[in-house]
Amino acid sequence: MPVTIRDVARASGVHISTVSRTFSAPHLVNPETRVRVLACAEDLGYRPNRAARALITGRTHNIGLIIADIANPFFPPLIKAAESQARSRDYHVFVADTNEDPSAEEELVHALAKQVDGLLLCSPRMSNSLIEQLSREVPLVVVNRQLTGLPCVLMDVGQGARLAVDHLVGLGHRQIALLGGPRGSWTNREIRRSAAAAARAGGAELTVLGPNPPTEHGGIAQAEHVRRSGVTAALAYNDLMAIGLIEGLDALGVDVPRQVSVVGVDDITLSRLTRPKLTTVATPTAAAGRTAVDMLLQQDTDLPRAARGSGAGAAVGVRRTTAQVMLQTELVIRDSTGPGPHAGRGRSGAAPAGPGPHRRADPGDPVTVAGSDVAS
Amino acid sequence: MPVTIRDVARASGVHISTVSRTFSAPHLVNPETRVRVLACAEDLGYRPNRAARALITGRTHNIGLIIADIANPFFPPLIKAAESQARSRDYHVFVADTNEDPSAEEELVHALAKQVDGLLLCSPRMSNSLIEQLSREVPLVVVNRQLTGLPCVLMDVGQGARLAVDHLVGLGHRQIALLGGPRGSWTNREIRRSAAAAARAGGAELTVLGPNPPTEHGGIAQAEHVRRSGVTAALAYNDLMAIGLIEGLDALGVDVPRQVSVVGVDDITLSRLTRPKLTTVATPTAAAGRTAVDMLLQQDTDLPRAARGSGAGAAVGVRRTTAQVMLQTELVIRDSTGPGPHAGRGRSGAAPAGPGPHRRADPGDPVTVAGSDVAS
DNA sequence: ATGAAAGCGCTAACAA
DNA sequence: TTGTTAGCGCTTTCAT
Repeated sequence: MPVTIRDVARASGVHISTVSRTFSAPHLVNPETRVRVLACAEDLGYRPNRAARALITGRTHNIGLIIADIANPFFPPLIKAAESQARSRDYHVFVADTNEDPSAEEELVHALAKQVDGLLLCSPRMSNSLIEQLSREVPLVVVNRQLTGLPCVLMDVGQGARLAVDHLVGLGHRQIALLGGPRGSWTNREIRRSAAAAARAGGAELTVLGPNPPTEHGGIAQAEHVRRSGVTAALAYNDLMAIGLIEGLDALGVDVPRQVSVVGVDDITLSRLTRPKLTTVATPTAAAGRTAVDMLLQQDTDLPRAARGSGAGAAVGVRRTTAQVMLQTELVIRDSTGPGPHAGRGRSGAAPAGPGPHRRADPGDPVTVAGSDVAS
Repeated sequence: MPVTIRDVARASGVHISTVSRTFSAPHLVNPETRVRVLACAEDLGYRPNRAARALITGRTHNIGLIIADIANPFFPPLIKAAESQARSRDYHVFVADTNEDPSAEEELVHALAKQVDGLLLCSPRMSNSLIEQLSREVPLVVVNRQLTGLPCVLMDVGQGARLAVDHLVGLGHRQIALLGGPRGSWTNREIRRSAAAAARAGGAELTVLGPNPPTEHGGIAQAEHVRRSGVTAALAYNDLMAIGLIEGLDALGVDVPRQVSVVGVDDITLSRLTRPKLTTVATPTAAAGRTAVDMLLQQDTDLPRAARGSGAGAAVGVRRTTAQVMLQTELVIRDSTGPGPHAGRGRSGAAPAGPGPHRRADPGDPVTVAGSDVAS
């Protein structure tokens, strides 16, 4: 039988409430009593039952991570960081994989809601309105999506796309393709907008191809189009797609970077290992995981004790944290980009090969941003 | 305020126990009452509080996954499969990352023990005796480690290593290196034993290099040794190491597979994407995750209701499931292996290039094995 | 500083 | 078939 608070009380000759206090409010108990109780607890191997505790405090000390696809290499570092951060604050984390399915996502959120103090929605696929509705049931932090009035952790892929396009223009490319990601992705929209602006500013033409599935196959499938379109460079929605594109071009006999330069987004581990090594926009996924957990727990701490049980946020007059954090990205220049037809002219934006002087943005240096709405 | 069983009772004009029964023993309640209760529950958005339920039933309907390193690409497919399988049985899963640290592992197991009905230990790093002790506190299933009397899910990497060595011998290699994995890894020991036997049988000499960290760097670091040792082929503990080795050899001007053939183990997604594509022993990680969850929940179901609370297994006379499941592996031949100096002689064990007739072992076809002890 | 008592939301005998 | 009652392990007033 598992040892309960009562066993400890009996062993140390005090009332169970004293034992309880020893753990949840140590300063309220006589130091001598405390050590005695602690000793007995240690002895018996007592661990408070969190379910029982949750029942009365309304705090489970659990959080939930809703992930679009664990097998997508973008997510594991985020999960790892989030889990580690949560644990350091004595929280445990449920991980749930939605398989990129919006309705599975909704179901999961509901199933978990009662068991957690808050949820991290990572690259959610459901509609904004559903998310807003959910946020009334359970504290939420959204990663990679911007919603008015909700705490979000965003990666500045817009900035990244700008750096990427500048890099390509500097190398002498004037015809650039953009391989778009999934419809309705906030990240995708940001990339497109910034890439377009940067291309315009640099006197280059941007051809948007897509939307595409955010996978290797999405990239392979576009290789033929890329070749025919006559572009000399391409920016892909993510690394997986970029790697697929390189593969596809290779199969068509098109050399990367000699004939076409390719840039990805994410800097997944994989990107250092392919041949050629991928030039890419590094997104601070670990920092995002940590930050998101911090924001969630902050929210949790802020809530008045009265508003207990899940769905606490619904209580009248409760101040919500709605900070939106924008994490910086950086361009990592490797071997998949090279000189284009207009090389040597204009200002030398072309970085030298190798791990050149790429923009170094400290991932631990978030920029808080006033939240403004963006549809979907 | 969250809606409780009492709200539903009030709304449908029955006692709370009837509502309770409607959910946990529907057959005991009048169909008409049932639909009414269900309707009210639906209306109010009622969801049973699992913590409260757990408190009395002793079943949390949660399981825990203890993972050595989520960022290691070997694990995500396993996690994904396990989570999906668990959910289909209405279980939620805690994921905890130990960072390959045995003591973190122990701490985590204890922290989680009270909150789960069972734990999956994936490639555990702690000692056998500790695991055995733990298994008395909480139902356990161990993946990638064999212990007497404990349910284990094993991948037959021994068979895989044999296939790999046979393949190399068939290609005409007679001097083969084995890049060992971490000390104390069951997988490592199996690979070494089988590879040695297969080499002996094939008239080849096997040189063991290591132990090495199971990472890309582990492989890079051995490149120089491999070159100097004069072998013409190498089998690595895992794909990451194999990829690192290829990288390292490349840096030394040694061509793979022309001068040295390389084989990995695991068949992580990455391995299809490197150049050259990696020949490797595919381990059925998803099947392992599914199977392990099944075994755990089976155990859970078997336990008599009397033995409630966690640590149920400790009750006297409780029959434990101790089946050990061995999952088949297969050799996937890609581009990192080619003819060796003795090619053309002997029987043509050399498979043709391409996705040839490699051994097809159905991952859904486990072989149950009588458990026999293996230290560490 | 400690004890007594109530009760979190739910299930499980037992009665009716 | 339904209601009554007790209580899972814990925290938290309220007394003392």
